[in-house]
Order: sequence, then structure tokens, then C-alpha cells
Amino acid sequence: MARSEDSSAIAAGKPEKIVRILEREIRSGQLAHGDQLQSENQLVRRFSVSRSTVRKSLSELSRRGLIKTSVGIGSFVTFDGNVVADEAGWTKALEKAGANAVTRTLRLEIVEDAALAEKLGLDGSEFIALDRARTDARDGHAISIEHSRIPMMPEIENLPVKGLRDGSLHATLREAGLFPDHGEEWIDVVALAAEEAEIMRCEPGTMFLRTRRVIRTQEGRVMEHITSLLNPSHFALHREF
Amino acid sequence: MARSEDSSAIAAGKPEKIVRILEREIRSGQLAHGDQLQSENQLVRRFSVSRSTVRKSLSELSRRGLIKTSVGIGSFVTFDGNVVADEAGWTKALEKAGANAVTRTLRLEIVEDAALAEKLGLDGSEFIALDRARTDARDGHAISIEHSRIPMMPEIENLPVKGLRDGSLHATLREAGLFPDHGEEWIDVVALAAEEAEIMRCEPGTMFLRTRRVIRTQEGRVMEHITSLLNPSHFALHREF
DNA sequence: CCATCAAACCTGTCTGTACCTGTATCTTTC
DNA sequence: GAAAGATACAGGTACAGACAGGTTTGATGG
Repeated sequence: MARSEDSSAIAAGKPEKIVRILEREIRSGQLAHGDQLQSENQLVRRFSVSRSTVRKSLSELSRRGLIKTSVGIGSFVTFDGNVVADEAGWTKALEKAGANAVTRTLRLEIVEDAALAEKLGLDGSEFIALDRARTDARDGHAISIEHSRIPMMPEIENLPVKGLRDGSLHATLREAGLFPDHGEEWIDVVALAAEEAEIMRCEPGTMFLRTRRVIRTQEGRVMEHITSLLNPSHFALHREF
Repeated sequence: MARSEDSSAIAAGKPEKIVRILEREIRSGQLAHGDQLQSENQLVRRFSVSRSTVRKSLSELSRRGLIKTSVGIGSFVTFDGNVVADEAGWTKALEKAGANAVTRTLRLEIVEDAALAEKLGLDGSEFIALDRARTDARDGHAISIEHSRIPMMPEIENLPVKGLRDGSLHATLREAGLFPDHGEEWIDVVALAAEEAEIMRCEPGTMFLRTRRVIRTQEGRVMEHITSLLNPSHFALHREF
């Protein structure tokens, strides 16, 4: 019973085997970010399979966001280490006192938001809404509140029912073939509204750091809209460029 | 808005790579407005590609309005890089009410700052200090204050004496062969100290948006350290990635 | 001093070749 | 009958080379 390879997939067709080999080479760093893969014909000779099989494998790697292939040129590794595109180059919130923080999920459901849809230039106005708040476990002090909105699409319509994969939103989206690529961000300082102040159990009017992000896929499709309210005494933003 | 380019994504195709290299040289000021680019054949040798590839790259740069090429002569930079350092992929401060703003130069001199030198990992502890403040001309309201520190080096030692070239710090540094390339940034919210509050003519303890940036040259040498204090009612930060 | 001409360099355009991916069709194998 | 193989063709990308025509420069000769 002991499969030395990979426990998650036992029944292995040839494409799957090739996917697993190449994926390991990529994830291990043997094939680094930006490297060009062998051409399809080279892979045909390397694995002694037909080109159709090789192409199935590459197509799966592409769906998982590990490679990108261009006609006439070849396939390139788009997997950037462990953090992938989640943090690479984006503003990163440095939590100063996160040891005693607790996260509450305020809601995870499907909502209608025509205003946001209009602002993002979307056709449908349905979103999956994920709101989360973080407070200090000791005294209930406010730390942060995060509103995430994901445009509704068939691949993820049962997300609110099934819940998140491994508790991670991005892991769930990755599963659905959605990979962050680029976007836009706004940062300013705002006074807390009454509603938010109540959630965070602090005075209305308290100044909070606000970041708003629109994240898009490679093709430019809006993938997520996030508004974060951060307690400035707990957070600083950091970025490399 | 529409990003035909891919900033963080990897290069697929040689022309794209070359475009990115040349674009950075132009936007960083290394190739200034009006400069002539290397000839196509020189670029062929420099990048070890064919002339068709070079020509594709130049055509794309031309499409982006960065260069203009003339038959029998060559290609010239048409990008006027005033905005360079503040805009190209970096966080951009959006001034909400800048019409009536006045800029005061608080000081331009050589200073000693061992603490900063240590933090930046520099040998010498001498810096050229340029401090500037912006206030609203109508009511004297505080808008922003900026502390710039440039590590002392032979090329610029007479900068405080000669003054800035065209009033621009970056033009002056460019003159000295210093081109911004990459760096790091921190953003947080702080209460104004008494000294700064006095300069800005507002209450000590007022919450201000603070950004700190370390800008480095291509070789990784520290080129500038900037601390900006921004009045949150006048500023928002914006960034594309 | 000045007009002229040739050489050197530049961009614009075209050719042919090699290799790459995209796609479709048919056959083999289990 | 589904998965994999084999094959052929279309179209994209890049390389190498050749040629035409514009621009600059400098030497030549009046």
C-alpha cells in the first residue's frame, strides 16, 4: 500500500504522472520562476509518450497556475516560490502584536452589490462576501476588519456552502483555477463608522488605516475586491519594489 | 487601466524582455529625454538577438510613446521623465487639494546622522539633507513635510553649495550618474511631534500618514532615504502592481 | 569657400529557414 | 469504448541575410 510517490492521487494515467514530475521540479525550485520548460517535442522524447499526452500535462500545469505557455515560443514557469503571487510585491501588513489575536468570521455568503459591480465594471452584481474581524483576545481591542468581495462565477458558486479549503480563501480560489496576477491599491486614513466601531468594540470616529485593493487575473478579470481597516497602533504597511 | 503589459508576470518572448529593460532605463532617467538610443545593430549585439527582435521591441516602445525613431538617424527618447521616481510602479501620493499649495525648503545642507547610517548599513555617516514642507497658501494649513537624506559621496559633495539643478533633486542625482532602480517602503500612521507640529502650524499629536522609503541603485547602493509626513485629509496613496 | 561625391551608418522591408505551439484526424491499445 | 499514440497541417516566433533608401560626414576638387 505504501506509495512512495504521492498519496493524493493513486490512479495515475500517463499525463498525471508527468504532471506530478514536472510539478515537483517546479515546486522544488529545480525549475525556477521564469525558466523555460523543455519544448513539447523534447518532453515527448524525455517521457517516451505522445505529444497529446505531453500537452494534456502542460495544460493541467497551466490550469494550476504553475506555467504559462506562449505559442511559437514555449512554456515558462510562473510559480514564484512558496508565496506565489499572494504577497510578491504587494503591500504587506505587518502585525505588531498578533500573538493574542483572534479571528472572527463575520459572514460568508452570497450578496448583491450593484454599486460595487458598477465601480468594477462587472456585468453581474452578485458577489461572495467574506467579512472577517481580528481582535485582541485579552482585552477585546480592535485590530483589523476585512471585507472581501469575489465576483460570482460558476466555479465557486458552492463556496459558501462547502466552506474554505484549509481555511484559506486563496487556496480555495486557486483550486478553482483563479490566480492573482496584478491589481491596484489605495491607502488612506478614515474615521471609523458607527457600525464598524461596534464590531470592533471601540469609539466611533477612531482613525483607522484603510487599504482597498482590486486584484485581477492575468487576463484582467476582476478576481477580488478587498477593503481592510487596520488599527494604526497595530499595523504598518511594508512593500518592496 | 487596461494593462496590456505584465508587470510582475514573467517575460514570455524576447521582445518583451528587451522592452522591459529599455523601458526601465528610460523611466529611471538613465536614458534621458532626447537621448539617442543605441542603433538597432548595436542592440542586436548587446542582447544577442536578431534585428527583427530588436525592431519589435523598439516598435513597442514607440507604441507606448517612450521613443520616436527616424529613418536614417536612429531612435530617440521622447519620454519626459519628471514623474519618474514618484510614479513608476511606486506608491503615488494623490494630493487632493494641491492647487493652493506652497513649498518651502526648510534646509539643504550636509548633516551627520550615525543612527540613520547604521540603520542603512552605510560606512560614512554624512548625508545631504533636504527638508521641504508644503502648506496651503490660503490658511496655512499643514499638507506635508518631507525629509530626504542622500548618503554623501564625492560626486555630489558640492550640491548644497551649487543648489539643485532645475530645482529638481532627481535631475541633480541623474547628473551625478545615480539612477533609482528599486527599494523598500513602510507606511504607518503617527502622531505629530512638537517640532514638526510647529513647522506645520498645527496641534501636536495630530495623526499623520507617514511613509518611509529607501531607494537604491541597480547595484544595490543606497541612494536616498525619504520620510514623508502627509496630512491624511489631503492625501491618499495609490499604487498599481 | 563651396559644391560634389562617396563611404559609412542608419532605418524600412523582404526573403527563407528552423522551431515552437494549436488543432484536427485517425489508428492503436488495453 | 476510453485513453493514448501517430501524423499532418496551420500559424506564431525568432534568426540570418540581403537589399533599398535616408542621413551624416568627410575628403576631393574646383
